[in-house]
Amino acid sequence: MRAFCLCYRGITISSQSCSLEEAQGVFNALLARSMVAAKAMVAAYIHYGCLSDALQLLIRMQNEGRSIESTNFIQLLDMCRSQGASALPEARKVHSLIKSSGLTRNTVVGNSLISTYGKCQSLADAQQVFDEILDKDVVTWNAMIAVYIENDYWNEGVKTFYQMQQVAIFPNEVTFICLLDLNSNRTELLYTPWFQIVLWHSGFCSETALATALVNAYSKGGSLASACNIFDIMQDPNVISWTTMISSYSSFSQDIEALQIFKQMLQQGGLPDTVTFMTILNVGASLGSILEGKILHVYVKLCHVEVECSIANGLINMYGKCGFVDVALDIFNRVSSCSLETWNIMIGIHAQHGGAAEAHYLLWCLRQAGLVPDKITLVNYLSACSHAGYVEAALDYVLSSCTDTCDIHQGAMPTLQHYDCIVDVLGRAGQLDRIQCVISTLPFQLSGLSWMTVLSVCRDLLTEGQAEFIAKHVLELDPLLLGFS
DNA sequence: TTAGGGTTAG
Repeated sequence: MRAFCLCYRGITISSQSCSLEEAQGVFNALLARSMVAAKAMVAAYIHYGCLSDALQLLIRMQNEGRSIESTNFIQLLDMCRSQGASALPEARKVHSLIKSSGLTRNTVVGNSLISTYGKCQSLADAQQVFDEILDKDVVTWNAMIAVYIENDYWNEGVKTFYQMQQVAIFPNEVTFICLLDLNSNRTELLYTPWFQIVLWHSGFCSETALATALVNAYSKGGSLASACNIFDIMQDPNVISWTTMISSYSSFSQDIEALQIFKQMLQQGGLPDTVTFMTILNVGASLGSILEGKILHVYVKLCHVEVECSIANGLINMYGKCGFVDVALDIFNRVSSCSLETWNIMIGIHAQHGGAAEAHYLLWCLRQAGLVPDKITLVNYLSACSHAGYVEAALDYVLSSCTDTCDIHQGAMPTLQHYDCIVDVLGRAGQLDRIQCVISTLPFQLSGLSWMTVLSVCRDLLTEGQAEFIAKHVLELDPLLLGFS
């Protein structure tokens, strides 16, 4: 990330030595804000990820008749891209600024815009920018192919691939990587003879990035053997290739093999990064073996990887799954900045080990920390209640989620899955009447699975008529659950 | 300065 630097009365403030507030203070104190100061302030906003502030300042600069460099636009588009679909309004504002600056037909800026609109899931906007670029290069075409493939418009992606060749733009390694970003159900391309021939004869397959993308595509497409074949002939696997292979084995539930690949990577001098550790810690959690778990923890320490939130989450989850709740809690308590994910993992661990009181306390702490529970918090908490028979607590929580207007539950309105938990809680407590009451007030139709839950948890309490009534519902909604097809 | 390969709770 580019550093920023503001100079005021001989004092130099840079991103390494001051906070955003200090930089803002200096900037606001300047009587005549030079172009250099304004650019430094924009850089500061970008450095701290303040997209809307950076955008506002650029709009002001443009209104004052100052020219804005294309690099500023590209930096802002980068930020929009990383925020995904929620940043579409900001992306459009940046686009509007680009138009006012007369850079609409600039190939480099346009390429970045296409990609940004793709990440924001607005294909129409991406297509419009693509159409307006007069001098389309291979990056322009690759960006458009990626937009289609990422958004699951597979046919349009392949059609664009053909069109680029018709206008004599030749595909490069990135073109094939974009095409390989397949949905796991869309493996036709992988096994199409022409695609295989083009790949192997283009010479691109010797490129590590493309070979890695192939390993991933084969694995996601269901062929671990093909993924292994490609990996085995790779000349120079890098950290991403190793991690892809570990993840491939893990996705086929071959955790021992995944662990062996990790060891092989270390033996060959490969240096794991944060993503590798996140992947291998999940493998450790699946294995549920504390011995392997502790060894992995030692590797984390030996590799001096900063125990940031994502690694801590992996460690907490792994120790929890291995049954070492105290160790998980100890790591949880030492994480300096917990994300909601961290809280959810810890609440989930308590739920798995019958710690309903602990889950209840953590939920309280989570709110005290100013966080808003989401649907996963809700499921984990209800699961904890279910295991411990906390009927009233579970019902209170779900009912208050429905009626609460003070935003504390914002974003976590109960879904069918949560009602499944409630049915489970009441069923385990033998409270059939209350199940019927909950079902009658549901804002949506109960799924076959939910009815099946009722049937299984209340098996001993149901009259013959009630059981028949429920079975009829299951048969209508999901006959497979009853073994019919 | 632009496109692109690996991870993410239940």
